[in-house]
Amino acid sequence: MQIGTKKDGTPKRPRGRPRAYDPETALRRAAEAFWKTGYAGTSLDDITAATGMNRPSLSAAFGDKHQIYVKALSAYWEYKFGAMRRALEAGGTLAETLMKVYDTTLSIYFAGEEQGLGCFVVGTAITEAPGDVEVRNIVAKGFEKLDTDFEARFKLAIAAGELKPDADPRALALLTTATMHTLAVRARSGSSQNELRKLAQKVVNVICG
Amino acid sequence: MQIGTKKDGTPKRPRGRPRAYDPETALRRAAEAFWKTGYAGTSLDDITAATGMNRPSLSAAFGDKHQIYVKALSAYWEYKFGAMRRALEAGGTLAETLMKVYDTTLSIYFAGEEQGLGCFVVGTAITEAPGDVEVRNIVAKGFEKLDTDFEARFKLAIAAGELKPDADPRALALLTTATMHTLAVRARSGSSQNELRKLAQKVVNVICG
DNA sequence: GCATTTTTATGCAAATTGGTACAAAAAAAG
DNA sequence: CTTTTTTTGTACCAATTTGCATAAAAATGC
Repeated sequence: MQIGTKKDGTPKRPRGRPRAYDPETALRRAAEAFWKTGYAGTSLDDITAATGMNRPSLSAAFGDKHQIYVKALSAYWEYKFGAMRRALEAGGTLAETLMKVYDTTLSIYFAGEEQGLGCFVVGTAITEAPGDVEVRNIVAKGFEKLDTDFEARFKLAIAAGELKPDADPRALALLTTATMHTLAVRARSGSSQNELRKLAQKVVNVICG
Repeated sequence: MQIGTKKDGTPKRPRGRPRAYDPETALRRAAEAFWKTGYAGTSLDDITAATGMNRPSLSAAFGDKHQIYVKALSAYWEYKFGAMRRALEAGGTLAETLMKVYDTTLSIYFAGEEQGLGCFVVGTAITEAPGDVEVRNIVAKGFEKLDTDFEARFKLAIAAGELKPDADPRALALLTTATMHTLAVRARSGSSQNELRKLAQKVVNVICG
């Protein structure tokens, strides 16, 4: 049931002054700010500018800076997981599926901009991870999930005869995430989306070739 | 000729008060501080604490915060390039050489510590890259060099019959740097050195298998 | 011993940062 | 219309940050 509606569907406003912002949009804008300049490099002033919210509203909605960041990080993972799941479930040969995975990834890492920002996790959370247990655990859990999901796809490929029976699905999954990591890192250091798509194609050729 | 010595080798002090620090050591300590907490997350106070130098000495020796960072970044690349060159020139089969490359890499990414800090570039420069042209260019140049050096080794392997003649040396080089990137990212997010060594071994098996 | 040169050490000033207090505003409830 | 509830907006505070000014310290040259 949607929040803000009665059982009969009548929209029901809560009691006080209505919010001037949409929480989801605001969190996305905050994430974009972090994405550009990292956790430590983004001030609350930057976030108020990005979201249009003032400081106390931000605090009431998402907590302090660290909590805002953790929420943005978690939301990014969910978004990324969803995109990867759709790419993996779209069907097609192994090579087609892998390219779908990488194209989807690149569309996130570039997001229409000329200067890509890469992966939110690799570009911002990795820097904080050693000194921030919470962030580190969220990051590690996410990598594990991606590894496992890719491994499952490679196992399917082996069962379907798309790969040799003695292929190591875990090894190929780790190579797939490794490629995503290099795409993330290279996008942020100035490589073009086109160049990185060719890189991904080369990797797919090695894995499926 | 070494600075601070006369032609005849007699150590000759310059005129004023002698330095209380060794520039190389100080820069290494500053780099270690950045390595832990990133560029934006490291204050000049942190750096004075890490180096034992006071603010004006730091400024006189290396310039402002950004210049200190760029010097640390460049020094890291030189160090890394040297380590990779030695690993590549140590001889042995392709598989042995690749494992030497990864073991050398991991010894840098962990540096004796339990919690690895990964690669200085991936862990700190990547966050700054989109908003810092100078850093971005240094990072990109370094990646290019590593790609090229690995590619040369794979070409040798093909010529020596260690790989099939139709293998794509560029693709394998990109996979090798991709693996280094994933090692860097995973080290920083809590994976153990042992776990990552196994990952590297799996990659070597795929590449050489 | 004394002047000169270079580095060190203390301290400070302007700006930034993260977080919060408080009153005004905007809505529903009675 | 008044009360109650919730959010907004302004302002502020304490702490931190960066960079620099100035004087003391430590060496050499004469």
